[in-house]
Amino acid sequence: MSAAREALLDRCMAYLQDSGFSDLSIREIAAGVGTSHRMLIYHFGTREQLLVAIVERIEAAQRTALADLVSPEGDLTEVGRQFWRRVSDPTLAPATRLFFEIYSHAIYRRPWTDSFRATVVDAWAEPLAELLVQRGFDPAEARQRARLGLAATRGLILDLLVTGEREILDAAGDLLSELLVQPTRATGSGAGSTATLRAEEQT
Amino acid sequence: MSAAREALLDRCMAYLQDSGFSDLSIREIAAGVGTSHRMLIYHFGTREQLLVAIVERIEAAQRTALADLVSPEGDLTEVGRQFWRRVSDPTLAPATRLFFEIYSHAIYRRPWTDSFRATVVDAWAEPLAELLVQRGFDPAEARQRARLGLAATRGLILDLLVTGEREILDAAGDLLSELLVQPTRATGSGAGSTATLRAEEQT
DNA sequence: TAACGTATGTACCGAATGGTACATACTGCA
DNA sequence: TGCAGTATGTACCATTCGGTACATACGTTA
Repeated sequence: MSAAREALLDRCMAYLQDSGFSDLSIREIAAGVGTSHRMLIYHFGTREQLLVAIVERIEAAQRTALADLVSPEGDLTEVGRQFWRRVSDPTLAPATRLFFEIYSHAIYRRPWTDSFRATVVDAWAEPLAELLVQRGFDPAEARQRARLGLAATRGLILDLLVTGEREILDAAGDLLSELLVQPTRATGSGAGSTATLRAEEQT
Repeated sequence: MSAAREALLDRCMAYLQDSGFSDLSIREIAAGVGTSHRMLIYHFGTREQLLVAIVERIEAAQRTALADLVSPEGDLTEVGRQFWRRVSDPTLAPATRLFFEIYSHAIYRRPWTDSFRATVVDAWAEPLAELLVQRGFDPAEARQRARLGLAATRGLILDLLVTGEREILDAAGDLLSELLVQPTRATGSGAGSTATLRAEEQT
């Protein structure tokens, strides 16, 4: 709403990306962004409502990040590689830390994470699945692969955040991009394998 | 050390697995496990040292869980499927929530997560990589695939914890097991592709 | 019995918490 | 000019925080 509120929220985001929010009181946050806890209460009402505002920001940021990434051109493996490079960019790390901190509260189903939980998987998996369908995958298998690709990417980022071992994780990210578009061995699931064969024919 | 302390820690673990610990004071934890905050301080010294004890427990639990899982028999894809079934078992979910809550603090490098950070990836990735080497993978590529498999599994569990969509995630887990042992297309990396071919010959 | 280490309860401490009351600026609009 | 809405500072509130002091049980062991 208010421009002052938005500016204040901007500063809070920047500050919290360095320190997290779980252990910080509104007074500490206020001090960190150069205002008084009185102002945070004034603009957001409650500590929890401040968290809600932050969650909405992160959610919106994720959505625009996703919109940027949907570039359906080029080889599918190369699209995957670019996807990894973009989401693992070091400049995104602070925001990503915040993302996973919120995630850790979402798995306990804290009420202020409701909107986060509603979109954290679907908002990414569905466009990804649609991209795979456009490239010839069977819809059911496309959903599986999108879900796996998303989960794997997030797991790799989690690894990167804690170990910082960029080199092997870049290699693992590239490997993921290659494996994810490969057909499975024809072990039963006929629909799946014909779908991946269709995918192979294209490209 | 003390048996009373261990029993108290047991009760704390059980209680925290339902509620998390980030938002709880030692007084609330004490009330939750039927003692006084005075006793928690007595046995653990400090709130932070209580967290350290919890982290050590989770770490030890992970280690024994891993030891249980190293069953180098059978088809590699099938080993992967069993791996997923075991780590995604619903009865493990509370402990896994706690694991990811600690993880979210570890990415901010909180001091009491030191031992967690030191082992959270390597303790799993290295045995996994060794298993792949035994099955004929080139050591360098085995490390990549182990790292990817671990990250993907954790990403899938994170998805499962927040969406609860067991069916598609089981499918995605099986898909991961199949893709992870497939050779990559021969696109440059000669060492890698020969290694995976060696792996294919075996089984 | 006496002494001692482990365990536990009661009561307290100063500091910090989230939130509120109230006064007061500054702004544009009537 | 005066009034209304937004914004901000100061001061305060009851509550809770992590941690401590001190007394006191309960075995064991000497």
